[in-house]
Amino acid sequence: MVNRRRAPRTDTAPPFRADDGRWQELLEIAARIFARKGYRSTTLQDIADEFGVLKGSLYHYIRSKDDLLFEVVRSVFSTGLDNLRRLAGSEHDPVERLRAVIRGHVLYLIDNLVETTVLLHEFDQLSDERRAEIPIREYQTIIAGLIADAKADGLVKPDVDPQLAALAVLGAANWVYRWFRPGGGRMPEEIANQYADMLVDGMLVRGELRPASGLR
Amino acid sequence: MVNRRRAPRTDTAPPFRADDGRWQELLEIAARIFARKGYRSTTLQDIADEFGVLKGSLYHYIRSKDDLLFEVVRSVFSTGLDNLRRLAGSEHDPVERLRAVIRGHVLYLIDNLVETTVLLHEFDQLSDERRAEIPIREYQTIIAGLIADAKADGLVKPDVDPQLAALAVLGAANWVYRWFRPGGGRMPEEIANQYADMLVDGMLVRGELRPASGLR
Amino acid sequence: MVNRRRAPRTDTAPPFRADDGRWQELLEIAARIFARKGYRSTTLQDIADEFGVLKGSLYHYIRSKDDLLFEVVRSVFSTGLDNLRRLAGSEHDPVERLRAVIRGHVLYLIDNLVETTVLLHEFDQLSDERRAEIPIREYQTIIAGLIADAKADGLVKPDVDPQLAALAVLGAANWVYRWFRPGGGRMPEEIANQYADMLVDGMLVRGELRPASGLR
Amino acid sequence: MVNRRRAPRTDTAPPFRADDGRWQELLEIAARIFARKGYRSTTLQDIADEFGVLKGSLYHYIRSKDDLLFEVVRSVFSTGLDNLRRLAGSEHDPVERLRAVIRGHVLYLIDNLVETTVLLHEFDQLSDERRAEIPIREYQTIIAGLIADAKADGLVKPDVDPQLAALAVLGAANWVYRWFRPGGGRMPEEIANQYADMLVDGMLVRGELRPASGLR
DNA sequence: AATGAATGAGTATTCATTCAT
DNA sequence: AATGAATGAATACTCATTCAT
Repeated sequence: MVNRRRAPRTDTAPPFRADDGRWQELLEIAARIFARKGYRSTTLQDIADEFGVLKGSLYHYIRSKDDLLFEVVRSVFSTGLDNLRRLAGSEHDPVERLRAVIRGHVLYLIDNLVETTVLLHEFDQLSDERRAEIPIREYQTIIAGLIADAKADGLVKPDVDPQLAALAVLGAANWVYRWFRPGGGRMPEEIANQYADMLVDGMLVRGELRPASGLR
Repeated sequence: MVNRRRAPRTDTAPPFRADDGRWQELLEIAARIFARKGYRSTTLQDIADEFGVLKGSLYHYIRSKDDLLFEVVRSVFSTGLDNLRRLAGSEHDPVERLRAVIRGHVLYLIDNLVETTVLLHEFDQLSDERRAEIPIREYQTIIAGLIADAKADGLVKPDVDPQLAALAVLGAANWVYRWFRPGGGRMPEEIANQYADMLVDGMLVRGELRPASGLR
Repeated sequence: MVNRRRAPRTDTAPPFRADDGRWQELLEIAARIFARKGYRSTTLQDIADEFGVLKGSLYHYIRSKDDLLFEVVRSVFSTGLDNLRRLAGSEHDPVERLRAVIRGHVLYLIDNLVETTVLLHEFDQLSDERRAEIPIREYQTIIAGLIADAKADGLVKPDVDPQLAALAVLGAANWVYRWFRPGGGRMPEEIANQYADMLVDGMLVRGELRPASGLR
Repeated sequence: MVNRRRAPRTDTAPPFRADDGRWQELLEIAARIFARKGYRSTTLQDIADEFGVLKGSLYHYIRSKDDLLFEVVRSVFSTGLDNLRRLAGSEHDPVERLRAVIRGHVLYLIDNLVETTVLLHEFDQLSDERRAEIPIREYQTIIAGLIADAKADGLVKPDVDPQLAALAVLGAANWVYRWFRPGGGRMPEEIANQYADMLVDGMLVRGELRPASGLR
């Protein structure tokens, strides 16, 4: 799961954040309801009810509703980006790196389904200032970079545009939040592997096709 | 663009639809604002402003805000589905059919970017009853069917799960609404072709790889 | 009474202001309650109750609570300033002009007691932008100008600083809103005349004292 | 500055006033913010921030927000009234007494600008009970008494109403809180002297005009 | 003395919807 | 078809006050 950071991040924030456990709990509740109903359709009353306080009391933890969205989004984004960067630097073979990245991205998304749903579906609802704080294009940049590397090695079809291919990869992977439900009979590993194979194989030159074997 | 059908769609409708041109205009305005701000963040005031009437006057055209969303979604969905079905029945070769479907789906999405954005992003905001009226799973069913056909012909890798592959295809294609902007320098044909090639090639057995030639 | 202007004055104001009578009524009610309880202590509920609508309905007439304060203040200020300017240009003798101005200012204040109370007591509660729209220093400038004129004619004691004397005059006159109550037994004319005589005589050189006679 | 008295003033007080220095500090902070923003626009949070505690902790010093206002007002009022009474009993000549009182009142006001601002501007915000504890009319009574004395001696114009003249004097003097700012280039003595001369001379019969000499 | 969490009543504001004209 | 006034329920947010620790 997402290893969330310390809570306070704004200058004139509510005094302290002594009880970090409670803050984490609030974030989780907010994320869950945002994911289920959408940010705009979620009321602070919804959140307060589940948190077990009166709605006004939420302002001990937040300064605005937008705060909650931002914090959920920022947290899952930055951990996810760290994850992606780590994977993108792991393997030696660029194609394997790409596979690892896609697999890892899908697994992270499923592992943090609630938060990634909020990130992917409600990103536009952030205020302009806060949206600007989140370098959302990084995902695309990293993946396109890997594809370009593999292309430079002659492993990727020459007519593949790395940016476009990266968008296809991200689209396929990110879309998972729209249909995956835990307990729905589909194993995360299965999804991650099939997606990685299909998307990577789709851009490779034929001779470079790895035996699509069963070892995974 | 979507060739929208007749307007009335419910039995207990008010004395609507006298001026069908105005109704179409209203739908287009609503779709545009829904796409830009999100359904929940759009007020009837926003729509009325652009439509050039007072917000109360909108109720000569609709019975509820939900009406507008439903009508936009239903319209773009059903035309899109017709489109997909036509494409899925066109070619003789199942692999070519699949390619044609992906290409056609991407082109339709870009051609109707505003409306598909609303469909894809705001579908969950529909009331349960109205959501049930839209067989959203059909897209997946059709595409999975084509993949299964190709797999039956031995053209698709045996470890490919058609449903999962269909979800990957749909994800990649649908995601386009998140990043495509007209005038952004990317040609719809280019996107459609690259997506079709990459996604189809990714699931084929190696020998079946068609030369990624230039006839498109 | 204050001859208030047309209501709409902001770009994105509520649609129209067809029923101007109702708008005037709202302004009067708001002024009355602001005068009685203070701006900050007045709730829109208070105003709505007296206006006979639900509080949300007030937003057909205003865009914010601040709007109401501004409109009351702007209106009574600008009419009052017109009045002062007219008086300051009426008489030929600078000393008589000054007397007329003081008398007229006091009478205007009493005549528009509710609105001037709001102006004088709640001016600081306006937002910075709106406060800047009201040239509140004009009163002082005009009166100091008259005093300087009279001083130039040798009618005013040489050690009188016109700005300071103007502030004394304004203070005495403005303070009336703090104690005057209609029906309190004091006639507006009596107050206006006594104030004018006392304040003007206090700054004149002795020989210039007009017979403080009884014709007023 | 105001030499404030002992803190406890009500019988049913909480275990207050242990640290009288802190209490004085709190009063000064509260007065300053009340003067700047107005009582109603000041939050306990504002005060707590400047006092350096959490807002809940203020209740170790006060029983209610109203307490703070009352204490500031009561303190500056009673010291000011003592001051006025002393001045009103000092000189032998009633006219000189009046001059001394006006001068002294203006100087006291400027010397205690923050507190007098709160007294003069926020008096009405006190609860009815607490307002009743402050004999605010005393100022007027004392000054009107002095004027009546001088009038009885034939020094004041016969058509001067002592009460009305007292209100004019108080208005001019009290209004100083609305415009005086320390460092604004105006000396307190200058203001006090000019006000005293102007206001007193304005009510005297002509022959009684004292040479506006320099001994002050 | 002070904290920090919570209360509860309120406060301006929003907005889909209604309806008489 | 459209207006404009109003509704009513909700909505984010505020703030004086309480209280266990």
